[in-house]
Amino acid sequence: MQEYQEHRRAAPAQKHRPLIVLTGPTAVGKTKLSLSLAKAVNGEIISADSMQVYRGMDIGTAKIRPEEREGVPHHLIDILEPEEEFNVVSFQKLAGQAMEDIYSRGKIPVLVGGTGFYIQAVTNAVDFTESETDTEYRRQLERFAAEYGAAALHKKLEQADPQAAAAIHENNIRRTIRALEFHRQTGGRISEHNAVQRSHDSPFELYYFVLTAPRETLYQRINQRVDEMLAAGLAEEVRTLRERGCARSLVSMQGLGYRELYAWLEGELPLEAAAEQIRQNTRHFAKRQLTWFRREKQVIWLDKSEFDYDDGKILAELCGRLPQGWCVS
RNA sequence: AGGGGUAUCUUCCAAGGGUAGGAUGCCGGUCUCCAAAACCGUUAAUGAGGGUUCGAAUCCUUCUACCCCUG
Repeated sequence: MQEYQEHRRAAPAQKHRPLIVLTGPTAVGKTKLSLSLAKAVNGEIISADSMQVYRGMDIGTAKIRPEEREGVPHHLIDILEPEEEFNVVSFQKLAGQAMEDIYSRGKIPVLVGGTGFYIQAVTNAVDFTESETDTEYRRQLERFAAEYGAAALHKKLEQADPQAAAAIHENNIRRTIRALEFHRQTGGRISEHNAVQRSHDSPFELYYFVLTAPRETLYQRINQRVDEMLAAGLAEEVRTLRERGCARSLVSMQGLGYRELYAWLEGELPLEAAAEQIRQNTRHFAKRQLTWFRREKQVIWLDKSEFDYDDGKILAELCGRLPQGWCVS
């Protein structure tokens, strides 16, 4: 094992193309820092954000406006209508294309965003297998679960893939369905597939930075940002989407802020209650993000409190961590 | 000042004198095709002091805090 790692390290690094990731919990300040980082390495930004891909969802996703981009090219923002589906596989494909594009210009891609799963799909080049999603089969299983219960559905998985069944809680219908779908499409077991995928290393010369801050600070920033979003007209943004016909069940309408205000527009709760839910759900989300990043290997944590919350100091640290020559300015 | 009422996890609500329980929050975790999603777990309380009783959140009593009514 030791030898193997030594060997890998000694292997020619030029085969691995450079990739920088800048992520962290929501509202920690990624966007602002990403601009100076991208400029420092003469890179281009690829948004790793499951919601910023949607046009017309600007306020609630804290999207950077074109005039704020300071000339840094941004990819994968505003590429879909809110009615369209989006998922990791699509993201992986599009991000891959954007990266080729950026490499062809001799520049470094900087993945910036808070969707850990999407980042992982790129940094680890996860193979999601060729097969397309089988919507029909998924619906069928959903109906089955609704009728006979989650436990009955889970029983099916025990037959097909006992390992996966052991790993997936029976209440987690969504993942149970995915495992069953995988089995039906490939005849194999997703548990084995995942184990293989987990084992391989990143094909990139990867620098994976996680920006963070003490929990209290983070929560304060979240609460404050939600208020700012509301003041900036988030409710109107959601109303517009709803009135143009966006259904509640859309993936885009599951976004933080959108879901809660949609419920408010439906008259299900008062505005202040919706606002409080947005704050709380966002705090929960930040916590889940941190849990995700803790699991990821080879991440470099940067706690803002250790740099006096000074982006200049943090940038200096970032450049210090990168190989010589990456930071050009 | 007098009269009445209420005190149980962060909060809300349970527990006919017999193992203090649930929801929520907090915290932690899972995750390889909806991931801003979906799901799981842990923790935590009888306001304080006396008394009755084999045994008290529960009955009695004093104190404290809060609420209501009267002046």
